[in-house]
Parts: sequence; C-alpha cells; structure tokens
Amino acid sequence: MTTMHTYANLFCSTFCKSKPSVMKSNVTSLDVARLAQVSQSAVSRCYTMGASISDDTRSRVMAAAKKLGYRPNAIARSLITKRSRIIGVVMSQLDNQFYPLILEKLSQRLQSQGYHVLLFISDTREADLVLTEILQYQVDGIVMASTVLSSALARDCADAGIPVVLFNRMTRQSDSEQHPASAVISDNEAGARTVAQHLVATGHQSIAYIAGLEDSSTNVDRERGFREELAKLGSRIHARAVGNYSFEGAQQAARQLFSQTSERPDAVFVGSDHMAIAVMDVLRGELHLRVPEDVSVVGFDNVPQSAWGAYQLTTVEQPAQAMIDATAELLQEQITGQLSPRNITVPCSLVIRQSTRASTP
Amino acid sequence: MTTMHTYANLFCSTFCKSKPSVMKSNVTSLDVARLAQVSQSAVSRCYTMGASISDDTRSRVMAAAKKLGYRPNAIARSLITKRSRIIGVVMSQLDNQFYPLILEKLSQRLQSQGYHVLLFISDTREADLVLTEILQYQVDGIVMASTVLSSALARDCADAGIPVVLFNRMTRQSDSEQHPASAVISDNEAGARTVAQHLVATGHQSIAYIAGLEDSSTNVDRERGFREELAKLGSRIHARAVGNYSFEGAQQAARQLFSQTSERPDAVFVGSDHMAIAVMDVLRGELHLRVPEDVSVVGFDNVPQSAWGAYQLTTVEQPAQAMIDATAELLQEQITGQLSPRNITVPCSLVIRQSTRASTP
DNA sequence: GATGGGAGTGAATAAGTATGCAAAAACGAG
DNA sequence: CTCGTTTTTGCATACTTATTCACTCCCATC
Repeated sequence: MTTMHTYANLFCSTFCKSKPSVMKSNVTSLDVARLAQVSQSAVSRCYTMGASISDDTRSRVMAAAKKLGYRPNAIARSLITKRSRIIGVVMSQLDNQFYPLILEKLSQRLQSQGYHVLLFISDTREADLVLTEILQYQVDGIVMASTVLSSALARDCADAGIPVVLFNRMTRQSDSEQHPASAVISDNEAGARTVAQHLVATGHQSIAYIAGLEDSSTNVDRERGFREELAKLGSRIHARAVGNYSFEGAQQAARQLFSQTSERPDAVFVGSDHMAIAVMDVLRGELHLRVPEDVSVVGFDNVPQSAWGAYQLTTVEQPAQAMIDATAELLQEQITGQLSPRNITVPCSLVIRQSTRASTP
Repeated sequence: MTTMHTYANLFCSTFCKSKPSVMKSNVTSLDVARLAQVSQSAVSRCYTMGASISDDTRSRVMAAAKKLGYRPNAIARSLITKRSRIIGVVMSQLDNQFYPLILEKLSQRLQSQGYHVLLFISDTREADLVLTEILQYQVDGIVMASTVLSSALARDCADAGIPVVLFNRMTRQSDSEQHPASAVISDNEAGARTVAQHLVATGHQSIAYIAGLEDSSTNVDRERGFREELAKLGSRIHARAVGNYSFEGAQQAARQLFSQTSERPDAVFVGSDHMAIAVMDVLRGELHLRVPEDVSVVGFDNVPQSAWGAYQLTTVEQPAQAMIDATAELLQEQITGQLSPRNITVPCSLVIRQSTRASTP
C-alpha cells in the first residue's frame, strides 16, 4: 500500500515535469503543512479569517505556501462550508446595451463583496433548463435579468433555500401565494406617466405607443401608466404596435404605424431605447420624416447610445447603479437569512433631449 | 452519538419547514440510493454517461431522484473528477458593443458543450488579482478578452496546467520563450491594409489615424498594416492621435485632429467602431463637418451600431462567430491535452457603407 | 503555589460524489 | 445443466478543506 502510494507520487512528479499541461494545481494544504512542519488544520486556519493562529505559525505556513505555489481549493472549501460564493446570473438580450452595462456593474459589485458571477445566457424558453444547471453548482443566489421565472422553478429555488432576485422583472402577484422571490424594478408606471405629461404639455395631438414584450411586467406597467396618465390629461393612445423589445420588431412596428400618411401620429412612446433607435432610423431613413419636427420619439432606459449626437433621444432613465445596489442588498439579506423576500422599486426620471419638440409648431 | 444525530435531523427537518430559506439542497445521492434500494454507486452511475447500469436500476433511481428532487452536486463532482466544467472569462470594456456580443456567443457556445462561464470584469490593473481568484475555482480553462496576460500569470496558469486563450489579444513573441497561451485574433494587419487601399483608391489625400491603446496588439497590428500599405501606395499617415479605445478618448482625439481648419484631414481611420462613432458625432455635432463629404471615417469591428441609419460606418468586420469557434476549439484542444498552445488568425473583410465617399469630389 | 482562562495546536471527521476492484448476476453456447 | 463471458452491482476509498474536540501551554489572578 505504502509502496504503491510512493510509486504514484513518483510517477506524478516525473510526469508533471515532462508534460505540465495535464498536471493541474496539485499542491494541497497537506503539502504545505508538511513543508511548514505543521498540521493541515494550521494551514487551513491561515486562510480563514477569525481563526486562532500564532504569528509564527502563520508566517511559516505562508512561506511554505508561497514556495509551493499553493492556492486554496475553492471547490473543496465550498463542499464543506456549503457556501460557494457564486451567484448565478441569467441574462438575455445583450444586444440591448442596457443589459451589458447592468452586467458590468453587477459583476463589479458582487466581486467587491467576494462573490463571483456564473453567467448564463438564455432566452425565455430555456430558462428552466438553465436553472437546473445553475442549481447544481450550489450557488448562493440567483439574479434573473432576462426571463420570468416559472413558478415551478421559483418553488424549487425556495425549497432549496436559494435566494432569487428578479431584475427588472416582476412576478405576478395575482395568485395569493407568497412571492418566493425578491424583485428590483424601477418605477415603470411613474416613468411612463412623466412621458405622457411631457408629450401632452408640448402639444402633441396624436400619440402612439410601441410595446415591448406583451406579457413582460415592464411593458404592462409602462403601458398602464402611459394610458392612464394620457386619459387623465384628456388624451389617449391613438395607435399601438408591438416591437417585442427587439430591433427588428421595432422597425416593423414603426413601418406599420407610420407608413400611411393619413392619421400619422405626431409622437411615439417606445418601450425601450433600443427599440426607439430602430424606430428613429426607420422614420428618418425609410419614411423621410423629421424627428422631432414631424414626429417626437421617446424611449425608456437611457442607454448610452441615446445620448449620441445622431439620436439625442428623450427618454426615461432607469437608475442602473441604484438598481444594482438594491439587487446586492436583497441578495445579502436573503443569503444571511435575515429577511424574507421583498420588492424594491427605485424612482426613474425623464431625460429631455432633442427627439421631442419643445412645443406646438 | 446516534441520539445526537437523530436529534440533529429532527431539528433540521422542523427548522426547514418553518424557515425553508436556510435549508439548501440537502438531498444527496445516498438518500436517493436508500429510497431506490440500491447503492450510492448505482445512483452515481446513472448520472455519468458511459457507466454500466441496467435499465431497471436506472428507472428506479430516476424515480426516486425525481420524488426527492435530487440534483447532483456539481461541486462534489468537481472535487473528485478534478474537472469543474467551468471556464473563467475575463472581460472589460463592455461599453464597446463588440464585447457583449462576443460574451453572448461565447457563453452560448460553451453552454452547448456543457461548460459554464465564470465571468470577471476587470481592467488591466486588477487582472492579476482576478486571475488568482479564478484559479481557486479550479476552472478548466480561461479566456482573456480584456487585458494582456502578465507573463508571471501566464506561467502560473501553464504550471497549473490550465489552458488559456487570449481573445483578440496577442502575447509578444519577442522573447524567445515558448508562448504558454493560445490566442485568437482576426487578421488585423490585413484588415487595416484593405482600409488603406480603399481610402487611397477613392482619392483621399490627407489621411489620419486614431489609435486605440498604444501597447495593445490589435492597435500595433492595425497601425502597422495601415502605415505600410499607405506607404506602398505612395501615401502616408498625415496626422495621428490616440483614443485608447474609449469613447471620451476618441472625442478628444477627433477635436485635436480636426479643430484647426488648415491641413484638415479628409479621411480618418479609427481603431474601433466604438471610437469611430464618437468621432463622427464630434465631426458633425461640434465641428459641423459633413461625413463623408468633408471627411471620410472608417472604423474596425463592425458592431451592430455601425449599420445604424445615422452612421452607416464603413468598417472592417471581425468575424465574431469564427473567432468564437476558434476559441472553443483551442480550449477543447488544450483541455483534452491533445495539442500544445497555438494561435489562430481568422480573416476579416472590409464592409463599405456611407461614411466614406465613393471617389474624389 | 494552585487555579482559571485563553490562545494555539493536531487528530479526527465530515462534506457529496466518482471509481477501481472484486463479487455477483445474467446470459449464451455447447 | 455447466462453463465461459459479459454486464451489473456494492464496498471501500479518494478528492481537499473546515471545523469540532480535546489537549497543551502560558500567563495572570487569587
């Protein structure tokens, strides 16, 4: 037995020198312990803060660790602590610049708190498949920024005790069951109301709306706020089309709404900046309409491109940093188990640029 | 001892029902085995393909697993197989749309091969710190799409036997040591040559260049190709500024090159589309120059925004899918240990749009 | 001088799964 | 029915680290 073990070690060390590409990080805490003449426990204690270890031992261990190139094995650590310090993040629509920026900020925020991001790109259909994969990695939490969580999966996560934060998405509160997931949204309804107010105040007569995904909570809230506020101001949505939050969908919607010259709207509120830019391109490039002289365009999100010279899009800003902060906060709450799931709504604000005309011509 | 164990279990199950938020996924392969009346080995074999297991046993196990809501613990599996099926991806500059799209495609590609993406956002300075964190997670491979790998870290990875693929980045080949990392790049030099040819062929007289990051391999290669091809055609770079691949940097560079009216260039090749769009905005919005009538603008990357109506940017397309495929291929080669590191260069092609004038006015 | 307490240490164990090995079962051919 | 072969199964062990427990020092207090 002992002989075999020795042979194995010999073989390995020889093998590693000749072909390092298959060797992986073999040096373990036990190796460090042997070199530093201490127990494996001592090595472990050097890497867990709060553990009781003398300065002398620590420095001996660190020296040995450095000499051997030791790095603690996060996998083994996770297995025993049952905390992986990994957060699963599910996203889609990375072509809409809003999401890459969220991803960037979220990743940095979580990194600064010692967490790591396991990223999944998925459209709605595959969400369930993806989630089962995520769960296998014993993640400490999940951020879903792309799809609505199927209630079955939400229950699975709740049962498994894994915190879920929906980003820019809400679960339906219709069924009276406790919502098992937290959510962070901006005040879509209020944001849409400010758009209605602005368009009416600047004298627009025939106002159109281009929807995002029909059944997404963002679209429902924005449309409701817009419609209700218009009604309150004695106006209404004169025309409507659906863009499904996609560039091509928005182009189609724009053509549909603006191709016939009679009854052409003089303003359009588009469900996202990403779509609004597609709409502006169609209006100007294909239909030869001027923005804002012929048609005012308003978006939602305030992505960087909205500020670009060629577009100067009036839009509703979703405060990315505040939403990220709220997300991190909710995750932390849930992971430490202090509080039960809840929703956070952050305010958003109208940013007026040049894509809406200032007053009646 | 036994009593204590029982108590603990009782406590846990009671606890879980009242407060499921701390319970985590407790059901283990052993639980499934007990319910299915088989050994733990049998359960394990059901989830490892190629293992010998009878249909009867498999179905019994699967039924038990489903009833208990069992999901294999990827962490424990990684610990023993020494393969985490995780690929570490390091990125920055997600504001440049090229990278989100790469991330999206890369993630999908790796997912389809059963890998998962551990994402790190990092600018150059922190790269080393980030990498040590990555290594702790026993990743099977690393894709670096943001920074040049410090040679120390490259050696660490090589020593640890972890494949590294540099994406859109090259290590210097100057020092004669074996390059320990693979790399995927597009043929930046050839791409830049086609730009030079196009600008000269369309009769531009005073040609400027706006560089990206001075010491990045992409910038070096593009500038060299551009300069040499211009020289071959009897022209040269008449003016030069540095934009560091950032939007603001490019704006500054544009102001610097085009603010004085004498000797104003009639064409500018910009190191990336992201910068080129910033340049166009400055040219039109601030300096009231027409593109392409007064100045032709060429970019590099062919990001989606380049095709937007307001910009119609002539640019060099980096074939994202081909680059991703090459990346996945290199990773696979290295992980299976078949081949030693190598570089793959994919061709890129000029996409002519409206931001360059067709011929001498 | 005895006692108490705190800090530091190592041995032992646990976490959940994969796998080599040997035993057992199934199967096919004679 | 028996023998040889293949498939299936269970036992035992390994992977790497964190943590509990018991023990040893050492120092301050009475």
